[in-house]
Amino acid sequence: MHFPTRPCCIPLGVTIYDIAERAEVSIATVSRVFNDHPRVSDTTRARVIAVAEELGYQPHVSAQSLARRKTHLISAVIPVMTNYFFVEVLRGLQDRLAESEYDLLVYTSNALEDVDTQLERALQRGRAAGVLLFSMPITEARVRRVERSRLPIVLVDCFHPEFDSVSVNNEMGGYLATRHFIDQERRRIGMVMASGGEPALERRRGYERALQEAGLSVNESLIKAGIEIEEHGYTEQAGYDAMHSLLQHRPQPNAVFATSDVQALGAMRAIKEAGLKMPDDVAVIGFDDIVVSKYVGLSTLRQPMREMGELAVEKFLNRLQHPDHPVSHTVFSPQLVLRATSGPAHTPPVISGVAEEGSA
Amino acid sequence: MHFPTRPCCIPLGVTIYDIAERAEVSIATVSRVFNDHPRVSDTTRARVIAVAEELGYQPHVSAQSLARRKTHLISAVIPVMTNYFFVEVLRGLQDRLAESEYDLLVYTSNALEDVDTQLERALQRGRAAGVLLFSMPITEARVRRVERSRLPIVLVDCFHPEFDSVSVNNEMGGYLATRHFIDQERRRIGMVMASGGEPALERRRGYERALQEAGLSVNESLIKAGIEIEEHGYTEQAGYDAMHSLLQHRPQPNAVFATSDVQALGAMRAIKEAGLKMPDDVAVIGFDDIVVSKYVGLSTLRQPMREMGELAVEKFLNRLQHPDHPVSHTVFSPQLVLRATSGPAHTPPVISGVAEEGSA
DNA sequence: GGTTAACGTGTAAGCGCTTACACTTTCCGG
DNA sequence: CCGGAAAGTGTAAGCGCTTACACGTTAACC
Repeated sequence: MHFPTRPCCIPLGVTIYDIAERAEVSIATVSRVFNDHPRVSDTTRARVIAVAEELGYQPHVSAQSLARRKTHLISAVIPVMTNYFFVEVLRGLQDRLAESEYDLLVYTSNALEDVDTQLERALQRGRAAGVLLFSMPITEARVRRVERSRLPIVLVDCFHPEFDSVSVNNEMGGYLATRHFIDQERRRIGMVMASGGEPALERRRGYERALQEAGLSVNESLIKAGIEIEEHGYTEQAGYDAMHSLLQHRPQPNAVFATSDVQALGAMRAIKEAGLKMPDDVAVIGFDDIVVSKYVGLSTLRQPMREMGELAVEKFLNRLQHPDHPVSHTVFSPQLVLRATSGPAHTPPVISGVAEEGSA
Repeated sequence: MHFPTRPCCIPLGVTIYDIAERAEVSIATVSRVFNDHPRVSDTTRARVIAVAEELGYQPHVSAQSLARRKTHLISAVIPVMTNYFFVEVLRGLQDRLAESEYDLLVYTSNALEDVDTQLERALQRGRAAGVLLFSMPITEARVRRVERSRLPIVLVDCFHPEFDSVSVNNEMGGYLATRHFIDQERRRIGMVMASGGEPALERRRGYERALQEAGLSVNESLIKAGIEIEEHGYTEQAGYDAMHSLLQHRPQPNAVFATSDVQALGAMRAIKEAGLKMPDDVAVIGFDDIVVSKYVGLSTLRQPMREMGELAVEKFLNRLQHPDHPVSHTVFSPQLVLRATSGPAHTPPVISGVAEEGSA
């Protein structure tokens, strides 16, 4: 038999050539052993494995990717990881991913305009086996870009008919929040809007539906967005600004639904500064159920973030298996979590009023 | 001239062969164009680029990795991404990474025992150009494993003399917190400890140094760790448990330093439940400055998380350039942030006492 | 005992790219 | 007008792995 000679010069890592030589077999056989190919005799297999262990062999993933024409990477494109939302979803992703053979590439951008740059990187040819897109307006340009890559795509917290998606029923969230206010006999219900994005608009539609259903008219001047544009208005400051201007309105609103908890936090600050009491003077409900919310007693709509992450991976893996299955959309229902800011029936915040007691 | 023939069968993506053919040059020339090789005539270069654009060519990253013997990936191994800490550091990483050509692979584990599994994946041969290890005890076994990979390593929030690292001065944090209590004339200072990990021990050493410096004795029964072991004791419940048992002590402590904000939050819950007032009856200082802390008025030690992330990448890139430079350790000083829970001199919490006012 | 089939293994041609080396032109200075 | 350097390009040998195909061997059957 002719022994394979290692082609390279510097042995930067053990290769199948090294193993082949030591085990006195061909590289094909070594490869077969590691690919669980059935046609390898038990003795050979054992010998190869022993040598591999001895030499501390590890397959070279790039070479494998190239030869097999597939990678074991999956990219997640996340615009503005401000939100606790993403961390939770990420945990869900990892939980499911850990069981699979896929590793996670994370592409975050702090400014919205970088999203497409990151998307571009995520879609590099030969890089990932699929892409998860988070909370991102799916423009036509992006659809085209993504389709050109021919990779499986899963949308999380956003929607497009052509792609698998998992999201939350935003309209329902807006409806539930507003409906709750109405049930409390509140009639002057305002809204702190984000400045952009489909989810915010959907939440607003739910808000409007609840009003109309109750025979209340939608008052445009009770719907305010902060000026902050950088992060689509999902910031504490934007919430503060919006609430501040909302409080100028007469008659003053006695309830306000914010498109996110972060904004709601800002709104709460504005309300406090105005010397008003929550929830008596004005009740607040946010969206997301970030960690802070529990501690400050903010009522909100909780999204099953972790589950969303797991399901996203699940859908991706399914898509790999069945490229031709019809596209599926899963919509989770948000859950209304009532705490201190939303009126009489509430659960007390875990930690409350430190300052009042402390500095009193 | 002999035209290169495309070796493959199904053209799943445009390759340099396609471009070479259309532009009537060899694949070597095409490659040179994309590698900014100087010895290509301007006309040829222009023609190749035009064709590439027309065909929508994108280099295949796996093939590049293999041929160049280097990847543009860097892994981050993060045990238990509970903490807001990681999110912030991650943003720092991304900020710096975005300017570089490196992409980020994230390996998280929810349970501590999975860390080594994740480490193993992060170190796969040919996968990443380097690894960032977060808040992880650097055992001898890990050192060996990591050295075997011959990859540049940067430690974040942990330490080992042999590797570049960026961390925070934990001892100093413990000292500053305790010293602050002492300056307030508090004498019965307890500590809510995490159940494991070097950082926690360092923070404790600072606590002890401050006590000794003030002529106070270290009382073991004033140092308590919750029983929770799963996440090294960095949980709200562990903090609650520890504080609960601390409050049984007589004389009752009138100040407590917690090894993390999450634990401090639990401690605050225990204090409230015991009907005690903060900071009058008992003052609290945590560690980390997570987002919640600002909102509940928790005094704490802030770590410059974002900066740590950026610096970690910086060190990694430097190490790539200069593999033989001496190892460098950067230790940031934590900053004492005084809020409501730590006594008279405090900044009021942003939002306070919703429940007290609302449900009163 | 001869024909098949199954089995075990090796050879070699890829995957898509980089790059050392060689070759041909062109351009100078002497 | 010639020799040599510089410029521009092509050829081919990798990177480390997979896998189709081919080639013995041995087992199995009538």
